[in-house]
Amino acid sequence: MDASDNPDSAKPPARSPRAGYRTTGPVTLRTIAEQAGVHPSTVSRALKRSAGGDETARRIREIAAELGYRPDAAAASLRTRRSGAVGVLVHRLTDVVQAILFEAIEQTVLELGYQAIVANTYDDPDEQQRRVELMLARRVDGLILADAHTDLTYVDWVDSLEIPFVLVNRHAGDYPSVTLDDYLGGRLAGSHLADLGHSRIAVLGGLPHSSASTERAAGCLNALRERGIEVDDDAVETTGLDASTGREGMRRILDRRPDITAVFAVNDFDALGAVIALREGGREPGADVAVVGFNDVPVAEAAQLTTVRSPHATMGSAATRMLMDVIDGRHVQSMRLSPELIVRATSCPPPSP
Amino acid sequence: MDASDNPDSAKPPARSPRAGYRTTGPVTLRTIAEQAGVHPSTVSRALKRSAGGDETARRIREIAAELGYRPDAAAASLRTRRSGAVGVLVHRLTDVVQAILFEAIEQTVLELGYQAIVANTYDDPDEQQRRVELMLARRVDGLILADAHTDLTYVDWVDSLEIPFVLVNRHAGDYPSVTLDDYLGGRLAGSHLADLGHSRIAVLGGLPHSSASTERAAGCLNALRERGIEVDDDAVETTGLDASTGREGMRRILDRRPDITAVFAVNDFDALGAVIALREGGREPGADVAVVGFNDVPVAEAAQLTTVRSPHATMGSAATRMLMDVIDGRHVQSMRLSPELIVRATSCPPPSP
DNA sequence: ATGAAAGCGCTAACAA
DNA sequence: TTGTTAGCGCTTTCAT
Repeated sequence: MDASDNPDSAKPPARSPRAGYRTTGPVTLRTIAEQAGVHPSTVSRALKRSAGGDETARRIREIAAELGYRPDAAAASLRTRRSGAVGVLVHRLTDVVQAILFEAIEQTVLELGYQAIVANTYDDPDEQQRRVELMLARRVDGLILADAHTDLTYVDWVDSLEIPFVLVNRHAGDYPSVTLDDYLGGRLAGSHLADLGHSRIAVLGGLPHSSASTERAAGCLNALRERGIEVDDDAVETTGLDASTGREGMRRILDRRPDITAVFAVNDFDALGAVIALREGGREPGADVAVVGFNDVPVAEAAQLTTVRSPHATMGSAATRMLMDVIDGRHVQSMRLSPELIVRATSCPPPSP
Repeated sequence: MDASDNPDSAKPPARSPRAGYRTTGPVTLRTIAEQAGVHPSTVSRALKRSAGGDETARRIREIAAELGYRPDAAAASLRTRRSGAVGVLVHRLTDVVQAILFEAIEQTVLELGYQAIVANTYDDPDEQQRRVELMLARRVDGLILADAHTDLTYVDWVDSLEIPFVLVNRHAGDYPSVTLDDYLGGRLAGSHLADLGHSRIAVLGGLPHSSASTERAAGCLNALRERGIEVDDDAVETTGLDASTGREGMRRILDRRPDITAVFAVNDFDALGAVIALREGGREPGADVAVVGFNDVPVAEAAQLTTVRSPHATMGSAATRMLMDVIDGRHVQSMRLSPELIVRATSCPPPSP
């Protein structure tokens, strides 16, 4: 583990001759062609189909491997007009939901022989534009936007660029998208709380520009209304995506409405923040107050949080395949996946008076 | 929000003539040169220095903007042998620490006129190699590895590639790195628990191949030993990076050692998992049992978790600058940043017998 | 099946 | 300052 057995480790990177065939400089098709005594174009063809072929092809591939040949993506891209890369724009990767989405997208994209390039836009329109421009400069073959706003300025602009793209996680307009049925998810949460017998319910509503947030809240509110339960405006707060905003929002609601017996947060981190604020206020979630979150992020199970599960990995890979269809000019149709209610220990009936 | 006011939104991407100068096909330097009546190389030069210049340069930039010119990064890269991209390899982005690091790296890299490309390797050697190879195919100008293993196979191999690289978050061998002084951080945690009066302490030790995990645990153990406090092997568990592994590890320790009065976890999510396991075991963290985590991730404050703060954003941007130094052939020296103990509500003395 | 030749868009000599 | 020329490494006609 000490570096003393590795005396070269501190040396700065420097060009130096290597063993084997290699003499100097980078290995290109021409290098291989010279070694093999054939034309570069023959090497190109032999390397294209990675298996099979005749005697010559096999020899060429052997030499290429021996020399440590690495195809130059830039050169290929320049020639073919395809970069083999797709751009992914997310709100921000410190939001674990976006990170899960990206991991799924990356994996699917790799399976299909592409590479994924991700950019954080922080939901800021200037940053969205800047990052899309950079993606275009890299000549990505398509774009997956996880950061669409319900306001169409952004997505309409991307559409005008005439680059293939799909939306994921949030929908906007009727551009092709893969999303959860967030409205239904909100309904599941609202119905669950109503079934438990609650009637004084608080809502932590998330980001106003995100279809995911607004539809979850709307679904919950409508499901409650159908049961004759009204959620007053002073029991609703908009929040961000982390526990601190959820905690603060919950505190404000508790100040105004100490009588509430249940909370629905449109994402799990806000729900965890609410759990903390409730404990600070002397109430035990799952005993005195019911809490329902949304997403079923990894920490939710450990926290025993009732939540609405969203199949983020499935969404990511479905969006990737949909993008490939758009790239290939096939017809695509937006998908809405189904949410699932996961009941855990933070569910409880209202305390008996 | 409905698409009826946006009848074009559903149409598949298709080449179509646009307004203004543009006639057909993509806009290249030649297109602009023809419009301006100059040679393409003149356009290239005029566009390079984005401000100032004479009359001609100004006119050229105007035309470029009007035509919506987007430089082709692949073509420039092919010519200059520099891609303007740096590769970032992380354990996985769903680990919020890695996501924070990447956000900082991305931002710094953008300020310096580069673009960042990130890859999840899941700490798997095969994946590490595969993703580095893909980075090389993209001809990245340098690599930032956040997923180094203490076993040197991986980093030695990267070194043999003769591409500039630095390590961040974990160090290995004596390759240039920006890390926290994890050992000292562990000592802070251990000393804190000893100061509170604890002597029966459990440790959740993280990933064995990560210098960050092992040194944090070692620092804690050594600080305790110096005070005459031994941590028995049956009070130690290795864990992953999320709350569920922390919860399980804590449960196993509680089964064997119900007498422990304090826990140190080498990362906050394991600590949160421990908090949950303790509550399930009928003990209140911060009252019956002290819990100390590590990293000070965003949720830690909301959870009132005592922890050791690591300046991840600073680490990310320092590593980026260090990489630039390596790329430019300047001498660099590894950095170790200082941890800071953040005392919150999960700190408490042992219960009086 | 292989070779020859051209060219993707850009930049960096060099020349004027 | 501007134009000329050449070429980065690759793919893809076309001809053999």
